[in-house]
Parts: sequence; C-alpha cells; structure tokens
Amino acid sequence: MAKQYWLFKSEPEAYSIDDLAKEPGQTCHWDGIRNYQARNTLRDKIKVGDGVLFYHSVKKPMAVVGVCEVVREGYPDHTQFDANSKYYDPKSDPDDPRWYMVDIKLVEKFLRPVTLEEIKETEALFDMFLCRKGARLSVQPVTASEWKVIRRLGKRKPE
DNA sequence: GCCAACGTTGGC
DNA sequence: GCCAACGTTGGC
Repeated sequence: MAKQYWLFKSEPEAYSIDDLAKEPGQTCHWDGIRNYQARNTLRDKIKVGDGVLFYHSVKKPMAVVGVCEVVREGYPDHTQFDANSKYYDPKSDPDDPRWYMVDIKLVEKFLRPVTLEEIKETEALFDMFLCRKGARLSVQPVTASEWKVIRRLGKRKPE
C-alpha cells in the first residue's frame, strides 16, 4: 500500500514533541485515544511506515511542530485496563479490547513551528481537515500534497 | 474564561 | 431507536 499520512494532536502540556524527543529511541505509544472514529483509524488504517504530523493544540503557538513515523501498527492500548490510569475504561473487555494505539518514532522536529494561523493563510492547505469547523478529531488523515507543503514550510529557516 | 460543536450516555 | 442531558474539545 502507498504510504499514508496522518496528523496527531496533543496538548503540549500533556505530551509535547520535546517529551517524545527524550524517550528512549525517541519512540512512544500513542495511548489514551478514547474516540471511536480515531480508534478505527488507529486500529485499521494506520500502517508501519506511514507519516505523522505532530500537532500541538490548545497552547500557543498552536502548530505542527514535527514529523514522526509509525513503527508499530494498531494494538490494544494497555492503559484501558489500568485502574490507576486516567484512561482506565472499566467497560472494556480484555478479550475484546475497545481501545487501540500505535507506536511512533520521531523523525524530525521542525526548524520552526508551522502554525495554525499560517496553515489557514496557505491556499494549498485550505482543505485540511484541521481547518474544518468543529474538526475535533485527534487522529486525522492528511493528503500527500498537504504533507509536502507542511514539511516544506517547517524546513524553512526561522526569520 | 467562554462557548460552539460534537460525542456519549442513559431513560424512556 | 430517539433525544435530552451531560461532558469534552479546542479555537477564540
């Protein structure tokens, strides 16, 4: 299958790209996703080798801050069975897990963040899922052309 | 801090 | 299966 592209949102105060950069192997589990549409994407669609845009939400600057690669495809999110986790889901059956995650590895942190503001001003990115009204989905598809444009913007040297 | 837009839950 | 109530997300 052709390489696919995705955008993962995270609030940087919960988990930022710098946190990922400090992980052993710069790899992490993308756990804690508790939305069925996002779950289906994690479980069924995302494949090893796919590209991921790492997006910081809520805290300014809201922006795509780097690029990751999927290193392990959908498997059950262990935090759903951990009563001490804030992602604990007592209704999930271990024999039929409700929630899934993937593992991603940092490829590069951008030289500069590609802000939401800038994305909204870039014609080639007008149709991005991120720009749609009420697009709260935290795991969303990105097209190959959007991917290229964002990467190019991120590689541009800071002013 | 506000609130619109969604998603989920649970009573009926 | 409907839908009101509630909770959350996330930009402003």
